[in-house]
Amino acid sequence: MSKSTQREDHLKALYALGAQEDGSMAWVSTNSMASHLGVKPPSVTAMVQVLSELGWAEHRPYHGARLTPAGLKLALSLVRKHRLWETFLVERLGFGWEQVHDIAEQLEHVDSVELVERLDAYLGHPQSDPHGDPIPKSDGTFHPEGDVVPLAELEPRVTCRVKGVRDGNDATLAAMSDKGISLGSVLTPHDIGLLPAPWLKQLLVTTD
Amino acid sequence: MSKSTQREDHLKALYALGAQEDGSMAWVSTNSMASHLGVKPPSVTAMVQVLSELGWAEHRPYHGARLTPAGLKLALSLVRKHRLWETFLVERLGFGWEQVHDIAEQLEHVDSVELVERLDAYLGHPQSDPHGDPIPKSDGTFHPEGDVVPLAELEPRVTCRVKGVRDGNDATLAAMSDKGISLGSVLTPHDIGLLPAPWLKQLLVTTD
DNA sequence: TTTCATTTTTAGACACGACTAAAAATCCAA
DNA sequence: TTGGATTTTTAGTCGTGTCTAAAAATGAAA
Repeated sequence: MSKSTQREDHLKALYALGAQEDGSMAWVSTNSMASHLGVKPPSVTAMVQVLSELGWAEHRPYHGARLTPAGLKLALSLVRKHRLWETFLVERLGFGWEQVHDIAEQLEHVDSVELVERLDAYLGHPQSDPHGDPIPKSDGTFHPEGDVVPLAELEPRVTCRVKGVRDGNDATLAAMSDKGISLGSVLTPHDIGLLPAPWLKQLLVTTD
Repeated sequence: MSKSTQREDHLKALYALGAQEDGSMAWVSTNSMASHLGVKPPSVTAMVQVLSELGWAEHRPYHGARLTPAGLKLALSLVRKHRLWETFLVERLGFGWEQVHDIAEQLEHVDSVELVERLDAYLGHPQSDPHGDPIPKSDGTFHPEGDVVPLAELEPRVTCRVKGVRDGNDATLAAMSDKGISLGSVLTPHDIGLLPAPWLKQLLVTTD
């Protein structure tokens, strides 16, 4: 039950490094967790053993650690809180997206279910955060993927996220990459105005 | 520099128990701090010695502790954060005033000067929190006292508006809430006649 | 299969902040 | 002024979470 900040940070690392496309959890090495968290490997071993005793992770010595379903649920609630706070900081307080991570890192450890639910409602139940990452619902599931459409078909002045490129040759892809556009990139209305016209038909985006 | 939650809590206790009407700080006993914070006296002694080494408090053994000017400045910034967050929780997220203390207690430890300043601006630079307590400005001074007065000091037979509650415990706040009294409630002379006598001193009101 | 580099865990120590029990200082009443 | 009750501090321990150094397990190459 008790969820000190460090325990929570290790849960989040386990999620960040082990989450698979299909929603399952992969084994995560002690070393990768240590470098992700900025601590030494023995510290990770110790903490993973604690999480294991709490039933939030399984630990196979010398092989790695993996979230249990219970641990996954906790990790997702942390991700939810983090992304809701980031959304608040950007949309309501006017922070730039690059500024908000560290602050959200602190806010996400505030413990109040009602606070999270009220914040979610206050923000209009957003489906993704300012980086374009999806916000888990309170039950731990994600909103269904939105429709993927060519950028050209979007209403004007909305923010979207790149899901793919149609008919892209190497040169085009390199040029896009050069402008910082890649899979998952978030495009603001301002960004979109700066794009070469042909790309509008090629870039496949979603607004969720 | 490093300001762990516990150090911050002891600073706040030193302020809460030692602040004088004229803005100076009184000596605070180890025992009163301990009961205020819910820890044992030896823990307070140890922490006060740390604060003393950091230059935030002075400690006269067997006599008590007192905030230094530097410690007072830190304590006021904590009070500022606490009251701004309480205002946010009530005015924006729709919490009841009796619900917000514990959450604000956590939020006040988030460390970001820019966050506080943006929150202050977002809330319209409020001068007092939902309990009617004044919010220190970022330089540690207070807004000049407005026309908010205890209900008991009002001339008879006027209508007024509730601005806050002084010294309200959870039970009192809940009871008020139960009678339909909340921030912004308008009280007519008829309403006032029906109130329990102790509330007259607690309810902070304005007539404009 | 054996050896050696790499990864991970164990062992032991330390900082922080809480606690209990005991000693020291203070205060008040006789 | 002195003695006892009260308050406060010191001494010593414990839990959490970090670290370094050393031991153990793994895995890949000879």
